[in-house]
Amino acid sequence: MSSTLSIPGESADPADAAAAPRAPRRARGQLRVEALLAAAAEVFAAKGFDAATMTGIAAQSESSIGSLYQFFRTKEDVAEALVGQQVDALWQRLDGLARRASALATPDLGHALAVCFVDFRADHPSFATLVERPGPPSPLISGVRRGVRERVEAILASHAPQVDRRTLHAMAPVVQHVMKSAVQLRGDLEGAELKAAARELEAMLAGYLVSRLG
Amino acid sequence: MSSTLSIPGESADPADAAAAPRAPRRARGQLRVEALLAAAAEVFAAKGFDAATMTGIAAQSESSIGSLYQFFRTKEDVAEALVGQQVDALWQRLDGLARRASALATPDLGHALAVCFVDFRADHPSFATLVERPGPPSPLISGVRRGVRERVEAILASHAPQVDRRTLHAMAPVVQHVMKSAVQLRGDLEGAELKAAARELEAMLAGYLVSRLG
Amino acid sequence: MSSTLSIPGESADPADAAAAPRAPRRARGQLRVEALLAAAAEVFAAKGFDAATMTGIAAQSESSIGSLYQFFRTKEDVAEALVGQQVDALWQRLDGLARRASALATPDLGHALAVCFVDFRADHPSFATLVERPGPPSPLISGVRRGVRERVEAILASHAPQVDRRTLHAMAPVVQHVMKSAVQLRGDLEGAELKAAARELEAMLAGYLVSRLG
Amino acid sequence: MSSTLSIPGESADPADAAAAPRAPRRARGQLRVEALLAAAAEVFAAKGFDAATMTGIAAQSESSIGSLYQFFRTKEDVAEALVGQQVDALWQRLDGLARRASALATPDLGHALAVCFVDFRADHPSFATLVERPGPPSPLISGVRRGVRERVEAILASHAPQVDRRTLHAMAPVVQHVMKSAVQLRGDLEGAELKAAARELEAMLAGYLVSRLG
DNA sequence: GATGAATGAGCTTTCATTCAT
DNA sequence: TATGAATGAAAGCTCATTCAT
Repeated sequence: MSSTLSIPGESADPADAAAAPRAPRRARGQLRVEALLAAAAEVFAAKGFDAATMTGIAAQSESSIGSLYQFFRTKEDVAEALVGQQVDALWQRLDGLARRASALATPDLGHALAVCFVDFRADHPSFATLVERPGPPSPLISGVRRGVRERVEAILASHAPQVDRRTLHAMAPVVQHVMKSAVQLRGDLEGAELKAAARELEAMLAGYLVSRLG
Repeated sequence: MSSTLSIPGESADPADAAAAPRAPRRARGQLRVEALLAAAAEVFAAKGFDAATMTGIAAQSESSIGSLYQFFRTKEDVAEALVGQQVDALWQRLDGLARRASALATPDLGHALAVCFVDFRADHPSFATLVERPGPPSPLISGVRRGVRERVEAILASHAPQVDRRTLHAMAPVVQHVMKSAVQLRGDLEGAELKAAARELEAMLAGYLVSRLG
Repeated sequence: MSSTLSIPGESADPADAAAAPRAPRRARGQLRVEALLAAAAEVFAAKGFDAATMTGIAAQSESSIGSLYQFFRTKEDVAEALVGQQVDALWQRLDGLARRASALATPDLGHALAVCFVDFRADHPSFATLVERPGPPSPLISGVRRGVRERVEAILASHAPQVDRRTLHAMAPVVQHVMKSAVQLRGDLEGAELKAAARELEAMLAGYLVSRLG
Repeated sequence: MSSTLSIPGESADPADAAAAPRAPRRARGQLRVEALLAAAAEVFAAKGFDAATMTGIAAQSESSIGSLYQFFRTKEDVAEALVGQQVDALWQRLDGLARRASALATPDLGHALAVCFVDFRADHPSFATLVERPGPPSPLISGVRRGVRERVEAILASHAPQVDRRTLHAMAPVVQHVMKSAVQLRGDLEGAELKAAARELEAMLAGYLVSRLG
């Protein structure tokens, strides 16, 4: 999601950029941004958006506060850039699943969906914090929520092309929320209880998908 | 509700204990506490816990900041008192449903559950914000989450006493999260889309309950 | 030092007061004031003037903040009343010593002085806190410091009437500070070290007094 | 005096450690810290620790409140840094006196000691306020008090190496308090009275030292 | 470009004092 | 009279953001 970052001098032609004398500087900047976003992800995940501080993010990435502001104009910007980056990864996973969806049995589709979301949130614990943060959602956040719905709908459509699109459109948000539940169960329960509940959740989803998608 | 206001234990030093606010002893104080909590509910719902300010809460209730601190030691305390008050109301609704559960057809139970939660959250929009706020949950919050699970399990048990308790125990958190989803749908969608999605969600729940509770 | 308290209706004739219907009320007020001042003494001694709170003083005496302000107009007033009360006690002890001074051997006078001050400060630990508090001293405080000097001088004069008054006048503040040192040693040292140092201090004082008073 | 500024240990979470102010790394910061401590010394001396305000200290040094907190975490910290700085100066003076002590006649030692303390306190009027402030002493404060005793003892030992060390150990706190008295006389008296009393105090000390150190 | 320093509005909280019942 | 409630100025402190080197 480099497009969400304001790094000037981004060249369209990589060969061009490599030859330019400013290439090393640009490369260093890229690394800095990566490190800063990684640090931001950790801090946001640990404390939430409001309690996270710009100073803390800079410290976590062993940079100075000045460096942080060199790349991001506000704390909002940091969060948006981070979500943008994570969303790219999520789209990849969901699009990958969409391609495999037609080859799966319906109950397995439910399992695959759950795995997909649970793994993603495990890899990006700050994602939920940022996307579900209180207050009116930014356009990016609204877009993410809509994008998830659309992609879930696309997965369903790929798996069951014969089903009425209107039905799939209504199903998508339900499936989306079941995915969220699958993730959140992991925060509420543990051990055997978690295992049992997760099995129930998948059973519920599988039953639902079978009843609707045949 | 006075039980939700911190009544300090006997401190070693009465001069220190004096700093701790006490439950109101006069009618005026009762009214003030009611007003403060109502104001806090509005502000928390609108901005979330972190972005809410004590000054804002006091202003919303047309009290002085000093009055707010007369009855609540910290912002934390305000949130806990508010959650405590709301939880009492939630327990009443759930216990009421438990009493009616045996008389309902299984699909109607799903509907009744959804209505119960959706109505409650509509009446108390700050509840979700406070209960799901980031950071490690306080004992009260953990207790609330556990309490919901237990009461959902009790409702299921009342409705289907013949079912293995272990099964109900695994089902409860799943149903709990479906309830949460029912609420959250209202934040994501609107109009016809919301209606269709809600119907799907209830269908999923009804199918699940029927399959498990017979 | 009841004269420093603003208790209206103070009658000059006790018989008269006893006969009056308001006697019980007055008696209750007296008790209240005693209790409040005792509480204030504890709190001031424990935390110092600034860190002590009116609420804390009221709580310590199991009264309400309103009661406290019924008898004292400000926190300053409480401190002044307390010092006034304690100073009365100090004057009694010093005047008593002045009467015995002529009968004592000079080294014993030093010991008696030290005992007098150490005992007094042990009985009234808030006295030092209030009298030595930073900032410009109030007239009362200045008066106390002067009064101690005068009384020490009077003790010396009673013990050694033949000595030039000018000399005694110069000695008094020195003796006064040795007394203060005797008290403060108890805060710095303990056990055998304290004992040894206290013996040295008395030796120094005795030597000094003998050299000056013969 | 960077040693007096808190250098935080490696915290588990760098994002949290970031909140801790660091010693200045730039010349500008050094100057600012000097100015802040000088301002703090003035304000503490004038009002005492409790009544001094961080806002007042910042204003006195013509800095913003933010700059003050850039270098000091709390008001406590400011006081400790200031005392640390002053104590370094005191140690220098006392160690210098220790080196000269063997060359002085015993009565002159008393005078030199008095001059040393009186001058130091005149140069650093906030020192007494901070070191003798009510409440339980911090480790630094306790260390200062102990350090003074030890250095006084060292001075005595340097002057009179033949005297039993145990005796010197008992004398040190007494001499320490006489020094304090020498300083405090200046707050109680003035003009001719002060002069006379100071002469008496030195006489007492000289007599004491001669009697003990021969 | 990188970094530490500077800024100040605004936050939570305290407390002496006054009111009202 | 006795007491809890009310008030608000002011304190300590934080932190997003901007500056200057």
